[in-house]
Amino acid sequence: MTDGDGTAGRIGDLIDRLGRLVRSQEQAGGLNPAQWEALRYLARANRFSRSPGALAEFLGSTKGTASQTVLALERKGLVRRERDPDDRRAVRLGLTGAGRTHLRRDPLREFAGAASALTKEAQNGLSAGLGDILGQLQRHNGRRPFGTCQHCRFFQRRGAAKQSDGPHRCILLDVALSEADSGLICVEQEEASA
Amino acid sequence: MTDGDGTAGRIGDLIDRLGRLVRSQEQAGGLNPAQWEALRYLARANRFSRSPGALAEFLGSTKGTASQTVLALERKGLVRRERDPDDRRAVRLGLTGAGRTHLRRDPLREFAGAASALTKEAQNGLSAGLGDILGQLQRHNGRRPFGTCQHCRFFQRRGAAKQSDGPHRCILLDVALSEADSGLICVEQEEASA
DNA sequence: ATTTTATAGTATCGAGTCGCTACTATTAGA
DNA sequence: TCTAATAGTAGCGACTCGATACTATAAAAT
Repeated sequence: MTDGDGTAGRIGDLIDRLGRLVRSQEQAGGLNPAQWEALRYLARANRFSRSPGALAEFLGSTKGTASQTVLALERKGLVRRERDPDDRRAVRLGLTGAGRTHLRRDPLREFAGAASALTKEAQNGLSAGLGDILGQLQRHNGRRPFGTCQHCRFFQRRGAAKQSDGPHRCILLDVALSEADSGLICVEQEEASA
Repeated sequence: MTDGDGTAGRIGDLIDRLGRLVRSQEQAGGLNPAQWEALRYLARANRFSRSPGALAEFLGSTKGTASQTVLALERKGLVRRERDPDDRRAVRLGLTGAGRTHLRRDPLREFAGAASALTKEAQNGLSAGLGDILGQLQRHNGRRPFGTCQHCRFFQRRGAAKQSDGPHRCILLDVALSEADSGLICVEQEEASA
C-alpha cells in the first residue's frame, strides 16, 4: 500500500508480494500458474464441478481461457476429457494418473512448508484471517465461494428429515452424496451459516 | 494444496487464490499488475533503490521486463526518468504528481479494506504471519528482503558511535539519512537481528 | 595509460496468455 | 416446431515476459 500504511495496508501489500512469489514459482514443472491452479481445482472438485465452465468461474477467467487451459493440460496427459452422456453439450473433466502424480510436485508445497514453521496458533489465525478476507472479497465481487458440500445450505446430512439412513444428499441437485463427495468443493455451494 | 490438507496446506491455497484475485483486480486503472506493483514500489523506495535494476529484483523479474514496465509508466506520465549525473550508466526513477494521484486508486485498497474488518489482534497476527512466511521464502530463494533502513544492519542511528549528533547514516553506502529516508525500503537492506 | 572486465540499462524477438467475438452443438421452453 | 438459452471451442489481437544481444559507462588489472 502507499498511504496510511496501517496494519491493514501492510496485509494487502504482503498478499500482493506473496502472490507474485507464488506465480513465479508456479512457472515450474512445465505448467503455468493457471494450469497449476486448474490441476489443483480438478483434484478437489466434485463431479458437478469438474467442467470447463465451473473452472472458469473458479479461476475468475472467461470460458475461452479456461477451455485453453484444459486443452493444454489434456495435451500434456494430465487431464482427461469426456462428453457427458446425459447432457451432450457438457464436458466432464478428471485427472489422469499422471495428473495426480504431477500434483506431488506442486510448487505451492513450499509455501505450505513455510507456513508449517509457524506456531499452531499462528497457523490457525492466518488460515481464519485469510479465509475471512477471501470470503468478503468474493461476496463483494459476486463470485461464488466454492466451499465444500458439508458446509452448504443445500446439504442434507444422512438421517435428517424423512429418510432415516442412506447417504447424505444435495437438495439442490437432488442427488446422493458419499462421505468423500461431501468433502469436495462445488460450484453451486452456498455457505450454510450465511 | 492437494494432499495432507493440514492448516499449512490451506494457507498456501488461500494465498494462491487471494493472489489471483489481486491480479484480476489489478487490471484496472489502465495499468497491469506489474505496473501497479512498480508504482507502489517507487513510492516507497529510497533514492538508492529507485532504479530499473532494483525494481527488477523487487519484482523478481529480469532487467528487460522491468525496463519495459518503467517505459510503459513513463509513457503514461506516471514516472519520471533521468540519468544519474554521477554514474551516467544509471537511471534514477521517481513518481510524477500524476503518479502519486494514480496511487490513490490502487485496487489493493479493497484488500486493505477487507483486512480492516478483522479484529485488531487478527490483523496483527495476519501481518506477522504473512511477513514471516515472506521472509522465509525470500531467504530460501536468495531474494533480498527489501526492508526499511531503520531495521537494517548498516543503519547507524544518530548519536551512535563517534558523531554525537547530525543525521542517521548508512554505513554501507556511507551517506546521511534523513528521518524520512530511514522509513523507506532499500535494495541493499539486510535485516539487523538476523 | 590502456586494456579488460563488470555493471546499468535498452532493444528486440518469440512463445505464450488472456479476453473478446464469433460460432457449433445440444437442450429447454413457447 | 420454432426460439431461446446453455456448454463449450475456435481464432484473432493486444499484451506479457523471459532470453539474448547490444550500447554506454565505470572499475580493475596490467
